[in-house]
Amino acid sequence: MPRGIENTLLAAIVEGRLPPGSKLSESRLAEAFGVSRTLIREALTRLETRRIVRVEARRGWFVNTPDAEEANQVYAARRFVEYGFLAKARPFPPAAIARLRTHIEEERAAIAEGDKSTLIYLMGDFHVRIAEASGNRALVELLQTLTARTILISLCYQSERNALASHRDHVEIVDALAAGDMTRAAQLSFDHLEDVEAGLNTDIAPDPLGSLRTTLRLDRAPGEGTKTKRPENPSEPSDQSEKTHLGN
Amino acid sequence: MPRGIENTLLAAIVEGRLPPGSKLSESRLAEAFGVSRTLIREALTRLETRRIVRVEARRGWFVNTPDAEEANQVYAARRFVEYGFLAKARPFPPAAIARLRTHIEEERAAIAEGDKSTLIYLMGDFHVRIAEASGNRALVELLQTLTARTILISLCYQSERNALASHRDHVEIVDALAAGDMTRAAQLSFDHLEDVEAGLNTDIAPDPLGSLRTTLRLDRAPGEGTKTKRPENPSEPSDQSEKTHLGN
DNA sequence: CAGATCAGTCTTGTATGCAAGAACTGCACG
DNA sequence: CGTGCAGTTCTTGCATACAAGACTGATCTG
Repeated sequence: MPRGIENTLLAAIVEGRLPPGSKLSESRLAEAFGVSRTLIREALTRLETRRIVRVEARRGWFVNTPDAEEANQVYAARRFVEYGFLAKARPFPPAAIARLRTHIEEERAAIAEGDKSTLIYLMGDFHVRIAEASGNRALVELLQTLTARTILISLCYQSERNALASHRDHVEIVDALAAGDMTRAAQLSFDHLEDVEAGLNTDIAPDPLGSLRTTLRLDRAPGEGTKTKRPENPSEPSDQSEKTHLGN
Repeated sequence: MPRGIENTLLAAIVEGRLPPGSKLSESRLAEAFGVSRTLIREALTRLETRRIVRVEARRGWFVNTPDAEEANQVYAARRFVEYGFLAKARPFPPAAIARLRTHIEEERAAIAEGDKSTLIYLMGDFHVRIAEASGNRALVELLQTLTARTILISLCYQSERNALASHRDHVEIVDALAAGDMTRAAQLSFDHLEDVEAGLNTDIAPDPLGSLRTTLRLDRAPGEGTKTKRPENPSEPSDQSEKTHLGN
């Protein structure tokens, strides 16, 4: 079950239900999952080694809020990994291409519906699916973590690039893969990630003055009681523009 | 302190003092480190998410013994990452080159002395140091884990390639980097890793029939008592040839 | 009213207790 | 001599207890 907790938390994070900066109270989570703090702690520890969450000594666990430097480095790492993979991998078999086309179709559908939560997940997962085509588990795990961190970044620095543009890039990449032109696919993927990163508002300053919001308790609705079952959400979901802006 | 335990264990593993398959008893480690099982468990959990160790339910923790498939995938992942990084990174500044040359010198010295333990560490660490030149922490962490896993592989499938050959490859790579020829450095690095992998004896069958050695208790010296303070070493260090054969 | 102080409450850090399962040991039996 | 079986011991899994730091809020003081 501890692995299940890790995955459940990760899913909530990458789908934006637990935004960057959210406090993750061990005891509340323990209550929510119906287990003791021990298992929660194990799951959080795992997520910490993947840099998805962060712990401040005796203060609490938080969904990681990558700073500008970390954002840079994670994007750079992703570019390197995906470029190297595509440039050096053998051409994808038709079955893999078919799976990617299915994914592209899912993206299209999600965009049409404007289902933001699904979109965030799908746009990030595209790159993981590409890795899955290789059948290389080590690579998939690598990209899963890297992609999750990327989503965190997108969530922090509201991307100016909308999902449609990313979707079009994805289509182009799959076309190149289908044509067996790995070199082109690699370069497209590299450029795509550069464009996405360039679209970030890195001057947004993630949670200015440390965790000011938490300090000011913007996490709790004004009249709400002190006992909330769900972990607190320091960043207001309401201030997100209706158009689905996100990376990947 | 839990982070210290993780690093201490990792160091012991990558330096070969805790060979693949070694059993890592929580209580013994707790005793050795002078802490409770809790902290040991946390360190082991961290190492497990990095695929350095593995846990079998209610049987115990073990230093991971990668099978042939995992070996393939980890090497492939490393090739992708390092190729992508070098092919797309900007040329290294002179200071970084200097540090790499220092490392090369350390390698040379270790080969001259035949200090096997140091050699294992250095030959693997070369690739980590290259990543360090980028100043990209995410990339460094990635390669640290990947390299550690590679060392495990080398330890399982006794490499036929000796350290000297790897050392020469490293020199060549640094020369290319010094010349600012990143494309060449990338390709050299890729080929180097392919050569190293090709030198593995993947037909050695890692610990045939599951953990036969453990079952047969080849880990304990015949007359030795049952209370050994150190974790058991299932693989005999004595059957290693005197010439330092290893990967990277 | 502004500021300091101190008790109360929350958080994680770490140790410990207990239970369940796996494996080993020795014995009895065919 | 091999084989099955039970008792014992060792292992991890998970819950819980307790300690100590950090924050909150009220009260007291100038």
